[in-house]
Amino acid sequence: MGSMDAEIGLSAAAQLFKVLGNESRLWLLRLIDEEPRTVGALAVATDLSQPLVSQHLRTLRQVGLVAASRSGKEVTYRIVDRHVTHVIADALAHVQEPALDPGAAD
Amino acid sequence: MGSMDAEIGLSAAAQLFKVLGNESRLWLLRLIDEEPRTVGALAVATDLSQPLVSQHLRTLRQVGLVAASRSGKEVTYRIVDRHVTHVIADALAHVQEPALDPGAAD
DNA sequence: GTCAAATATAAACATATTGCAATTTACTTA
DNA sequence: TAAGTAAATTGCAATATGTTTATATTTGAC
Repeated sequence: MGSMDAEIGLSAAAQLFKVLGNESRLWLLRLIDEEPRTVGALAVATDLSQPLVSQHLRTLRQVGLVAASRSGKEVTYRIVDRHVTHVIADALAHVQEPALDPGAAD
Repeated sequence: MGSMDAEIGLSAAAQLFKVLGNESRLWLLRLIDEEPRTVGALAVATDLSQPLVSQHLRTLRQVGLVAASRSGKEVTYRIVDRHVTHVIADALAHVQEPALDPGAAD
């Protein structure tokens, strides 16, 4: 016990998880994590509409997961915080574990 | 890069994050993480209604985060996977970092 | 200045999630 | 068996979220 004993921050953590709780946004994060990409490139890679990609990127920006830099007409997004990338990798590792029998008593 | 390069599992990870993206559920998880607790105890501790606690616990069960054991009339919940507790602790650490300037262009 | 390209925003709509109230199920005891 | 307690389920209204469509902004080229 004691590995998640923060009194405050639950609300902020929930907000972060809410942002991460969307497959499209995770996909975008993964692509940006591979290398910084433009909005257009992300729309092509994910086959999502440009406005939808923009919306998701704004959401990701608002919680400080990515940051944008403009170069001419294009805006390139990059990962701000490697820490969160680690959180996601951790979660991916979790969901890929073999399922344990649910509800089993010890 | 490459710290979150799973092709599959994005959907499952998103589902996990969606479940974690709720303050009440995080609260319940934290309490259960301290020690296994009954539904009633959780309802009292969180001041959430019994049905609401039951609902959230079901959600947490469905993604394999907690497991239930019945002892007579009471049902006690416990954490199944310490790994996820670590994910949450990681996220809490993240949101408690000082905020960096968001979306700043170069 | 006009035009085209890249991105952002806004409005509208459909769907999902949340929380509450009422009911039901599961279990124990008398 | 009936009564009492703990937990789970169901139905419903309110809210939040995801997606599309249309429009606006920004920038570079002319």
